[in-house]
Amino acid sequence: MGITKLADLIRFHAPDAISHKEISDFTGKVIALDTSIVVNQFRAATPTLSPLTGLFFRTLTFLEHDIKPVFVFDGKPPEEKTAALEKRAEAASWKCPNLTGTASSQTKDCLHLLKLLGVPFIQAPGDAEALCAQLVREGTADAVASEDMDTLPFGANILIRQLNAKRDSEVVEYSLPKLLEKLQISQEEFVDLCILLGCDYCDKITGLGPKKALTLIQKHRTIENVVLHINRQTHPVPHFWKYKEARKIFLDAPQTVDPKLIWTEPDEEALVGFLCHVKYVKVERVRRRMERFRQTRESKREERERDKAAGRSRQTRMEDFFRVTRKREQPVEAADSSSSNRKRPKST
DNA sequence: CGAGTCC
DNA sequence: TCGTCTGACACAAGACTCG
DNA sequence: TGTGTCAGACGAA
Repeated sequence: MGITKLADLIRFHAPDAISHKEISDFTGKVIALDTSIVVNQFRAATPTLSPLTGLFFRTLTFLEHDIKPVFVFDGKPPEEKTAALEKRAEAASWKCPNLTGTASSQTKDCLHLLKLLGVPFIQAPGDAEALCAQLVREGTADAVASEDMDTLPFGANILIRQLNAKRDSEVVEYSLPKLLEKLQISQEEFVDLCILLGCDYCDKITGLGPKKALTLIQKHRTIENVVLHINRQTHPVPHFWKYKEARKIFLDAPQTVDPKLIWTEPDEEALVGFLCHVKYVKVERVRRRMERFRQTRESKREERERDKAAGRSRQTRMEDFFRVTRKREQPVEAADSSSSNRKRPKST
């Protein structure tokens, strides 16, 4: 999967690259999402029901916060990844969908749903994570939301985890520039570090964990030099180690036409027709959620109008304010300016 | 809020 | 001997609604 | 299916 040990490494060696926020801090931002990750989350959480409803609810929550999501779909995974995929598919008798490039019915349903929601989606040539990162690099998106850490070696400046629709969700933001500065390594060296930590694209050197790998990279800067300085007897290099290919996958940007992303109003009637008629979701649920969606949006719009009328003298950006005040451990009780507030003290 | 339900 | 890596294991993973 | 914790093994001072 992703580089699991990377999260621990960052937490320990570069905690300044991590900041805790909440959903409302991302108002107005364009967020790229790996669709397969999201759908798999819903499938894992509720195996008996369709992940479409989860996608429906969560996307509406994003839109309520004026977050502009763009969903990226996996293309054909690179050759190097098939080994990891086969190993994973072997454990679970679940078919790997996109080895052939044919879109599964699940994927088509997701595409249809997103179209009805008025949310743009992109087909990645290869790994969705790679394209998500590329969107951030070229400025098309502001951040990528994923549970998978390997968007960072792909070059996404900002990674957001735990971005869900829970009311009191703690969102975790990883800053790649801060991380590189703290670790005192370049992006290329960071990619080598991630390869040493263990990624999907090639083997790793057994016996080298996070601590040693970081130290070695900081000292010798490249995998080639690291290999020269370690004990080859105790830490044998894998046979036919394809680390160069893995490095290339991380560093080479996927070729893509820079897409025009357009968000339109959700088509409620079509959504009811699709979710309720075809997917047998309770009509009441969809209607009620759409009602809440419109209501939330209206109040936000009114709030914005009021702020605009109040003048620009108080135009200090909310996110900047939070960024300064928010500390790591204790989430600061935000300034409740007015109206609807569901903030709750943790202990009563 | 917590337990139950969604499909 | 300590620090570090590995492997085995338990566990939870979404979002809404009603009481 | 991934993640956190805890047992133990092994290499590095």
